[in-house]
Amino acid sequence: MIRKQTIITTAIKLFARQGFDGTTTLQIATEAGVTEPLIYYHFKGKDDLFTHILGEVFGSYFIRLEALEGPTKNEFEKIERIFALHFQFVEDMPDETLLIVSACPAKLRDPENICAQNIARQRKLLIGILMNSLQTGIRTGEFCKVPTEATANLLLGLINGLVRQRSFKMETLEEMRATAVDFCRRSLLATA
Amino acid sequence: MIRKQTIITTAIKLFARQGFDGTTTLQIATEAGVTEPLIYYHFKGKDDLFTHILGEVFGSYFIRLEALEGPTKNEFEKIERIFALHFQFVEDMPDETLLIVSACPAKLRDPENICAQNIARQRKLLIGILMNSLQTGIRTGEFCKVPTEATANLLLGLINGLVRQRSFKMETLEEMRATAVDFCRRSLLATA
Amino acid sequence: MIRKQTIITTAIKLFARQGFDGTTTLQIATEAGVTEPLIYYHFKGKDDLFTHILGEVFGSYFIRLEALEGPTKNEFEKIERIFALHFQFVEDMPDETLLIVSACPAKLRDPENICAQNIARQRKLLIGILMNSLQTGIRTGEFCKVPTEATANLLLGLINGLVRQRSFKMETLEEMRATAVDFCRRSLLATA
Amino acid sequence: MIRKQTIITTAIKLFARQGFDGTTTLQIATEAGVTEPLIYYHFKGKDDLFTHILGEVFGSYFIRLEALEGPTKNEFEKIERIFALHFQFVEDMPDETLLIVSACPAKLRDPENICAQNIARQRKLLIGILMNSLQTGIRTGEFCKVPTEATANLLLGLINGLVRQRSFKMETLEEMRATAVDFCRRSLLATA
DNA sequence: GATGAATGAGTGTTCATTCAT
DNA sequence: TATGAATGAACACTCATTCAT
Repeated sequence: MIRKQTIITTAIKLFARQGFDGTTTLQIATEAGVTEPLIYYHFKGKDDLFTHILGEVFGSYFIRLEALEGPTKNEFEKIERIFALHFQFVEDMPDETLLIVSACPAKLRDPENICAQNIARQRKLLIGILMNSLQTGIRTGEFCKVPTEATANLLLGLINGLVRQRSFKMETLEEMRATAVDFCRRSLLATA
Repeated sequence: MIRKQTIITTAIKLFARQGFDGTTTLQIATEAGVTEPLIYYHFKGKDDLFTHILGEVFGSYFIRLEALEGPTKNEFEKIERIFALHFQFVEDMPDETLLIVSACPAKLRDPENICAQNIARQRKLLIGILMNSLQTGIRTGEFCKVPTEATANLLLGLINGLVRQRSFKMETLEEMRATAVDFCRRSLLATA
Repeated sequence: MIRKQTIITTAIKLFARQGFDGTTTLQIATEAGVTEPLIYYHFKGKDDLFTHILGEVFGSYFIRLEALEGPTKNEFEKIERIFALHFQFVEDMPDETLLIVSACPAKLRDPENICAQNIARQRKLLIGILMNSLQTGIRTGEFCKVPTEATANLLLGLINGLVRQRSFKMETLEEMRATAVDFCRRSLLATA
Repeated sequence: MIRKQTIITTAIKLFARQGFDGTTTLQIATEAGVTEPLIYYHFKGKDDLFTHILGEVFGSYFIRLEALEGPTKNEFEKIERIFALHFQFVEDMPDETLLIVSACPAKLRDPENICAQNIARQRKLLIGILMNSLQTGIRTGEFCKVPTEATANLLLGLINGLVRQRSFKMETLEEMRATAVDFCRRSLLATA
């Protein structure tokens, strides 16, 4: 049972760095110190292994995302929290993050597939939270008047872009996070 | 000779949508309406085809980047131009863009390789321009005091994130561009 | 112990319908509601399971065959009894019958093997009985003059052919049996 | 192109002797003196190779069957011709015959499949011819009154049984054929 | 008796690539 | 230029079998 976890961990690392198609089951097995058939004992196949991993990763991601709810003293704090969450996620699990921000392999991209659904759900959830915050903030006068949908997309793009940079080579995360939050604050806040 | 171009065009589309490892030479040949050996007549192999494509794409990308130089009435206009350039690039060649913002296939990731070098060069160039602008702008009082390197990275991340969103599904580019530029303007400009 | 029998019964069904090579131990185990290693607890391996089954089936077959001996009012009745026996066998155990009339899997076809030996013994026994009957019948004037060996082979072929048809889809066995017996009677009997 | 035929010939031999599941593509390739991928260059896969072969074999079989039509001086001659045809087929192509009288591999047994369809067609055709002959013969008084359907099935079973025996080990075919025809003649003819 | 975990040896299949023409 | 035929190497996956428990 401990070896199943080793397979998963190894697969995450390899899928993240080489992509699904660039990773072979033999490579996963060898690097995990097991034999290939063991992968097939625990999973139906390479696709299933990938799907399982993406499910787990998105699972812990969504848990964090839901834990975000709760009262804040203003709307910007909500946005700040989303930044914090993603930077924390990259720091905690850099390889897993890459899987989340990467596209599914072509063969798993059909909308019926759970992988594609997870990715769609993530996007929808984030856009929902962001738009909600922006609308409320604009109404209360906390934010200056910005186009909500486009700005929500922009913030999402910014998060993805940063997270992606981060996954490749680890720099000083904290400075990056602070800079990004300040950047957005100056841009959004209506300084009377 | 026209068929060589067909091979290239087809390969760009497939590499962009399915990745390097997820695309087979047979698929490229079939979709291009030629036979596989013809690919090997025009290119040394699959790697060479990919390298050639990335070279071409980065070529036209760098041409645009160099065309950016020239006097501007202020520093923010330089930044604005960079946004415009990338949004235009996505619009003109959506598939090519994906190749630029995507990671190289694992096997071509070694720093000696021209693919990795192109990507590194792109990053260095953009960061260079951005940092230069930011420093000048801060010195002249056009921009408020921001950490230059982190902000340059942030802007690069934002551009990559947006461009990546754009490549997946085409929305109203113009609104997105305007929103992004305004967002950055508010954030950077020192409105005394 | 009851589970050993379940394994056997399931294996008979699957071997009969899919052949030895087309049946996996996992399939047998699953369909029998046990786990694979249990098969290996009760049998040395897949070959042994098959051999065991063929032994059992031929066992009960040979018992019936031996029970055939005994006085009859004429020679044709002996032949009639052989038909009856085989039709009864199909009716009682359709799957087992298929195993008997089918060829051994390639790997068990070597003449030293008990499977091949059983099949050879069956053939020899039946041919023996049939030739004996034919010779006696011809001598006594009950049968018309037919080449005994060829006719014995013919009758054996007929039986095998019918039994094989029967195993695939169950039709009205009784009519078939009667028709076959009448057919042979008309052909063999010397009607003065 | 000559090697494609070698593959086919080798595959026929091996499929006939070891069954579909008992034969590996590697074995076919090795025995045919080619490499495995060549099989996949000429055929979509193992299934396709088998299907192709069965199609070809049934093709030449059906051609002979259709060539059977034509005037005969009586109905029994028609039946005699069917016997002759099958004995000739075994003699000409013993391996191919085994494929025809054997059941499809389990995976190709679904009624939509062309293999299963060929086998069903063969059976239907033969039963059709035989029943037709029997009915006509009975009406004209050539044959004694036998149940037509059951007798047609019986004759089919006899043919299959003999052909099957023949494919395994070659004995004196001619004697067998003559014996079978005589056997049936005595049984069917109404000797007033 | 019974099983979960594990594997060596293969199985069908695909891939990038080559070569004679 | 272009291709039909061919292949070495690898790939995802399965199989019969084992072993510690």
